[in-house]
Amino acid sequence: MERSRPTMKDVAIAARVSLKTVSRVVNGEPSVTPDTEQRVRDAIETLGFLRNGSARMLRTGQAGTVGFVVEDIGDPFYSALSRGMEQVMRAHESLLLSGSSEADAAIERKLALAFCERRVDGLIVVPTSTDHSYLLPEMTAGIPVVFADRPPGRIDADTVLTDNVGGSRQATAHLLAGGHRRIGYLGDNPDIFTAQERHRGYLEAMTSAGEPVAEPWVAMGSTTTGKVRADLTRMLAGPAPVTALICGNNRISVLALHALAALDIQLAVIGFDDFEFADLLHVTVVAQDPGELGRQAAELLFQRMDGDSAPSRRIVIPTRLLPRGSGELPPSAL
Amino acid sequence: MERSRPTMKDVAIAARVSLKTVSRVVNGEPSVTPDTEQRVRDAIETLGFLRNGSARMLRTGQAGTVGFVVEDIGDPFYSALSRGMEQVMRAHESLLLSGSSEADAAIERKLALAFCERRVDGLIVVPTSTDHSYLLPEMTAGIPVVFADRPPGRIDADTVLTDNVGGSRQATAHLLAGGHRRIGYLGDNPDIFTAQERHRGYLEAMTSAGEPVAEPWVAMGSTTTGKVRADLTRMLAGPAPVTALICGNNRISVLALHALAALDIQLAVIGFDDFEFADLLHVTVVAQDPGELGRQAAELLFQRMDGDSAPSRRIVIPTRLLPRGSGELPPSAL
DNA sequence: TTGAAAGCGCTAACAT
DNA sequence: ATGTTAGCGCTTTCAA
Repeated sequence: MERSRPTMKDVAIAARVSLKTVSRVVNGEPSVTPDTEQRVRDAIETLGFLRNGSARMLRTGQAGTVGFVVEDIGDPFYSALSRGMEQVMRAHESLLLSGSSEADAAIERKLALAFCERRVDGLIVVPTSTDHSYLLPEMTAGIPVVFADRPPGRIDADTVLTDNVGGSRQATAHLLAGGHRRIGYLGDNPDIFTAQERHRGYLEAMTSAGEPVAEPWVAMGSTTTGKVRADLTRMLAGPAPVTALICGNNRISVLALHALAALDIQLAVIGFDDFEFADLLHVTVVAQDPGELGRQAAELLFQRMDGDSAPSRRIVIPTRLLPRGSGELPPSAL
Repeated sequence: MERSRPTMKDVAIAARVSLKTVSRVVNGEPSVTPDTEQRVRDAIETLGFLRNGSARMLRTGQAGTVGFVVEDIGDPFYSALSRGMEQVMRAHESLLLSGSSEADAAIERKLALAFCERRVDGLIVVPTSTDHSYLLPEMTAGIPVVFADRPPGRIDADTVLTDNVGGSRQATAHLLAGGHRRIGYLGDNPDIFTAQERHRGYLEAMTSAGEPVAEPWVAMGSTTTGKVRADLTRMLAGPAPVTALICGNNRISVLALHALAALDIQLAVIGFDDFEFADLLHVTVVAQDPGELGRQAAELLFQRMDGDSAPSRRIVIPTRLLPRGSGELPPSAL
């Protein structure tokens, strides 16, 4: 049943023209008589011809494809980022080759190199690995690389980041302005870049407001139900219990909200990262803009692909505080 | 700065062997002396050689790539589906070329054909268009196509679907078993396949239980805040107000929950589709398994790519009812 | 075990 | 306006 695919040559024979004329029609080059053009188009239609992209690419060196390596494309944050990229790519008639690294440095590397082997025109990476020197030969060979959400390791390259420090500072300042002084911080694993930055923003805001931070108020690596519950208990025990809480990412926000509900405790809460239904739950958050992260990364990439060879750039996307109730509870209400 | 990329020929010269020997090493073919192999590997390392995938593909006809056309990769449901596919693809050493159609039939077509032009080994499509005859030449030429989540239009092809009718029937039966008789249904736009199916499941369950369905209880196209609110008001007005509600998808569930909260009305509620934090909100849902949908679609595709040419198959993935409270409210409590 | 030659399907450069 | 030739970088086939 499986007819072998017609090539330009087959079309040329069917239309009684030369191969090059078919190529002209397919590529919309001028200087083809309407009459011949029609003959060629008919032949294309009849045979069901579709140009072979690999052959074309081998000749032109242009893939019309961008590679995207991310931790998990199923994560809403990254799929929103991916969507932002796609908007820009569509405008540039480029397609997306994507793969999830599953937070495994070896997979990240494998994917990135597989994309380079396919000669993508550019690469956008949400890094998991801390050493990207493996990309140096590719970058030298002319494949531009932009890092998104986290900075690269051991190489210098374009990077687009969320203002993690600023967002966290903003959340802390908001709670301080609301009259809170004993503010707890529940962070992600401290070897994650964004976790460090957000933690730092909290500390900076407290310090610059002249507020002390007691040791039991801060817990990093609160990524399980048990750990969150224990950390909260510790924050609330003793003579100086916290009256407010900042959660370092949306997974932690959910765990903390669950735990607070289970323990029947009221606290002012601000989460870093917006999440679906946070509005329904009246949770105040510092929202990132993953779509914008993706758009900016893609824009920058296309600039590089267009030959911009200025020194590497770092773009920082601001966050927005969305007050919804949970972050506006006064300390007196608790 | 931009050195042109080394080819196998360059490597061959540097290692003082023939081009074919380099090819053998790169492809792990046997019958190469350890000594020569080492020389070649050294040259590859030194030059930073990376095989050109297009050239390879042009020769072999194997892309090692699968195309994926979806409505919106940023939608959590589809990104979960995509992740399921990816698991299978990783096992088969294949990469994913993906694109969002934005529910536009023209974009869907353009993306699918762009993938075919790149000679993907197979195609997975979440259809938006209702006419997929444009894929016939490609399928004839040997590119297997599997449709996911919705069936294709005007062609016969492999399809993997959720049991929409069954899930909806299950939700209705659950409410009936809980003592409800006046059950409302808030559905999506009726020209969407899944919306029709779910609506049908509801009607079937009511009918087979011998329960009448009053006209104001059913509303399709409830996709905006205003429409949902109006539909709910209508369901609750009159002599026979509903005591329970089924929401046709998770977007509608959220709108309905918002509206019910705003109107300060209590109803038993079951949503079709699980959503993040539905557990936190105690919302009973009929959960689909998008990951499984993706895995099955990919498995089926790989079978076809491996030469399976049996008649086209239709796989139906069952749903699961997750009782969390909102669907277990007895009518007497309202 | 290794190499030489041909050619995959297309486009670029150069005729006509 | 159309055609001819060469060659992109690799794998396949065949020979040494």
